Amino acid sequence: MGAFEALADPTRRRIVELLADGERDAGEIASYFPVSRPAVSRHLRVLREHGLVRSRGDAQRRIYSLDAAPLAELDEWLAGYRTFWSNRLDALETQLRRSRRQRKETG
Amino acid sequence: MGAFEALADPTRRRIVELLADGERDAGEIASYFPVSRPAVSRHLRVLREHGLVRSRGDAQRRIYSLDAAPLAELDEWLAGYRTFWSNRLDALETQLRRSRRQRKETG
DNA sequence: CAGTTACGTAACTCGATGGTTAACTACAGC
DNA sequence: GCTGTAGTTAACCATCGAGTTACGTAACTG
Repeated sequence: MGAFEALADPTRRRIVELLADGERDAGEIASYFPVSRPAVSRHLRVLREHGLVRSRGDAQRRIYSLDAAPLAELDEWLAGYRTFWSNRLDALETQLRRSRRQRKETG
Repeated sequence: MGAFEALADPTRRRIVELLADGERDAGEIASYFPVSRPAVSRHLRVLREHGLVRSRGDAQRRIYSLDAAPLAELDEWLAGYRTFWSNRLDALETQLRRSRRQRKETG
């Protein structure tokens, strides 16, 4: 559940939002933020270490793309709390989620 | 989206999980953790300040209960990323979630 | 090969955070 | 009105995290 830690920082959250739109090289990412490049570089490292982001090198550029797996895990955690703000429709959602998971386990 | 910050700490996450099962007084909460009472008290304060928890005083006891509103907000944020790990069932879920939201807005 | 471009790492500063113990507040019971 | 119990606040300390500047490294470009 380390995604929580990674996403606690607003800059990192915005990087994730940015990459949701499509992959970007480090320079472009940095250009969106008022902090220095090294700072962004470290944020990217944290995101990478938490599995939220992957980098593929192209010449001297580093192209970053989103890896949503940890977000899915987070979603699973949250699923346990949906009953707290749910109505009938949400109950159905839960049902669907459960069946999906089961199907995954079954093969 | 301050819930991320509050939930970055594992102890606070476990407190939330604990309260999902039902309300508890501060003493009982503290008994579940290896840290001192004041430490737990501060965690509870952080959770309170982030709206994740509410305290109702009963005599000299303070009874804490979960407030899942910030979790719902978090869920909304995550919803924007479900497409990244979704399949047909998830698409249906999203559809359901959308209709629920719309219904809430409409009346 | 020299220079420029694109990134990352290193070393450092500094405020935030989480932990502790000690002191304070509020209530119940004798 | 003391005494014990439940909990929070205060003061303090150590560590962590995010920011900065300076430097290192890899690749393209003339």
